[in-house]
Amino acid sequence: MNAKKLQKQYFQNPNVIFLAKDLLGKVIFTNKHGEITAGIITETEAYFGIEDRASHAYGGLQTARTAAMYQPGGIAYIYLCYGIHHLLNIVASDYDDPKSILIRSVQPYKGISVIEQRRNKPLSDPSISSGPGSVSKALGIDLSFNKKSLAGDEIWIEDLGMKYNLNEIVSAPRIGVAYAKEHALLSLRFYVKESQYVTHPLKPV
DNA sequence: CTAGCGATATTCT
DNA sequence: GAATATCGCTAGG
Repeated sequence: MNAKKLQKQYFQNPNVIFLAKDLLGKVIFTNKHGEITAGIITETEAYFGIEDRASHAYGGLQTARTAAMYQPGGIAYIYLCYGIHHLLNIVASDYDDPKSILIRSVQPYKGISVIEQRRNKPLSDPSISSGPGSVSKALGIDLSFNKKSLAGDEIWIEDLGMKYNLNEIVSAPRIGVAYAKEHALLSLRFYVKESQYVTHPLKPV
């Protein structure tokens, strides 16, 4: 178990499907006001950019909100959803290629008591960090993390040597993107089969 | 267990 | 005005 922080080059891969799968088992750390919390990634979704009807950057749309996705990979894109929930995305690929990966669920790994306080739930309740809004709240992520480097000292990702076998990873359609028409059915969501920390378990495709 | 609904920023019509 | 990459609470079977 040789812990190492993932560097920019890792994220600048344009293959978001590979990244979405490879990120399962990696660990996200945050350091907020000196409180360090971390979670093992158990569920992700890939968003493949300007051709993806479900992406905020569909058609090359650029706004103040989506600007982060047009930066080179390796930074965080934090999006305020429904005006309430912060969603954590990992920007992939290169400059002007707005691909990203949404972190949907994690398994608490470090700073458990801090996470329990932030969520006001016991660790025994899997919903403590299942679902993109919950992940952000558990890890203390808010808009101040937007565009932050993922190789910095406020938010970063480590490879602790944990790896899931392909037969432990399930792919399924993305959630909450029915408006995306033909792209709504693509199996771009990936999660760990036996993990309790996933959003409403759907049937594998 | 499932269904309904409120909260509410950004973006588009 | 309407929709959205959601959550958590409430009511009911």
